[in-house]
Amino acid sequence: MPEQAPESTYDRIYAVVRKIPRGKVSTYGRVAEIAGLGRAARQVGYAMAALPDHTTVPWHRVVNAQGRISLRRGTGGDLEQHFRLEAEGVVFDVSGRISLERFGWSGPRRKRGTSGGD
DNA sequence: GCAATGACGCTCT
DNA sequence: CAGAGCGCCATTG
Repeated sequence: MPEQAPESTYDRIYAVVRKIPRGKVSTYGRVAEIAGLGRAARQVGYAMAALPDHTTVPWHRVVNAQGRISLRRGTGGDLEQHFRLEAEGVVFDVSGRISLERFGWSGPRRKRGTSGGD
């Protein structure tokens, strides 16, 4: 299944987010790095905010480097993300944080390959 | 083309 | 481990 060539930076970010395996989460900075943006972690979040409600992109698998949801309150999006992640098997800390050591996805790692990983 | 904004990251305290 | 400050880069007006 040939992946559609990203026309803009946003599409590039979405492409990376779609690569995140279910039950795992990634950070904005990591996604930005994989997308080729480097340290433009802000643009990743900006792109997420531009996502429509009917999007197929698993934006809820993207959290900040602290393993916490950065969504602003009032939108209810943070609650939605939290609920979705738990449905995928992700466990939250008592402080509402995720153990990136266990659920953190570092992207296409060359190590341990061949088994397909996901 | 310039100025302002933003679902962030890293470092120091 | 938690909080505050500075830096980062792409999109929008």
